[in-house]
Amino acid sequence: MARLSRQFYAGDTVETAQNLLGKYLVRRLEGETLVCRITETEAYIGRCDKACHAYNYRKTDRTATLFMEPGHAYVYFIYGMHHCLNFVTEPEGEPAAVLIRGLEAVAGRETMSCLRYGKPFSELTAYQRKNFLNGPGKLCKALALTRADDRTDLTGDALFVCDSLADIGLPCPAPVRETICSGPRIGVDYAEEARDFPWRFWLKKEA
DNA sequence: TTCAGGATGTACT
DNA sequence: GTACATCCTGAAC
Repeated sequence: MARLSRQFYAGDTVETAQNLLGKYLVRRLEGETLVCRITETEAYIGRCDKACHAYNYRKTDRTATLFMEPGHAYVYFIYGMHHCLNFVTEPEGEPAAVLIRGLEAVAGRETMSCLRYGKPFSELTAYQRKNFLNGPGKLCKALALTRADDRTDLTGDALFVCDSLADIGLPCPAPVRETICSGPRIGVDYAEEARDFPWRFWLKKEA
């Protein structure tokens, strides 16, 4: 199965956050394959970013994941009830990552709906369908990602990213014209000057 | 449609 | 004890 190599994650975090948009996240769960398109990301860089858990190279049991080789998953627990998925970037020893904030379901939608709401997609309200995977806590619930998945190697089989649906044997949809938008990150108002860094990126369909 | 408020547990001071 | 890279509900408009 073709997938993004460790090299893809090794470069600049802000560039990697943009490069991940439009790629496909693949999650293998008990024999089933869940596939989603990545639509929204944020960059976090410990070297210079007060919003990053590992700002100024602060290393604890939790943040040690960020210092690993690029191409690992950093999954942490927040607000007492949610998990967030990140991909570790930059060379080993540089704590940095891309947070995955938004996805579109491509395959396995029914399973994701049951994981998130405990019922099939057809029984969801319009509001629930519209807000299915548009937040970091939501997509972790739908993909059954928890701290047990922290440090997962993205070059393995359980969780990885690929360029094209053809890489995993699925038909490719017709291309859609989209542009990359950027703006300040969400929920980092405490981070002083770093709160205004335009390190949030998302895809917007052209009219 | 937007908005305020509460739920909840872990990491770190 | 405090803060937190969030989400849901219910009420007002």
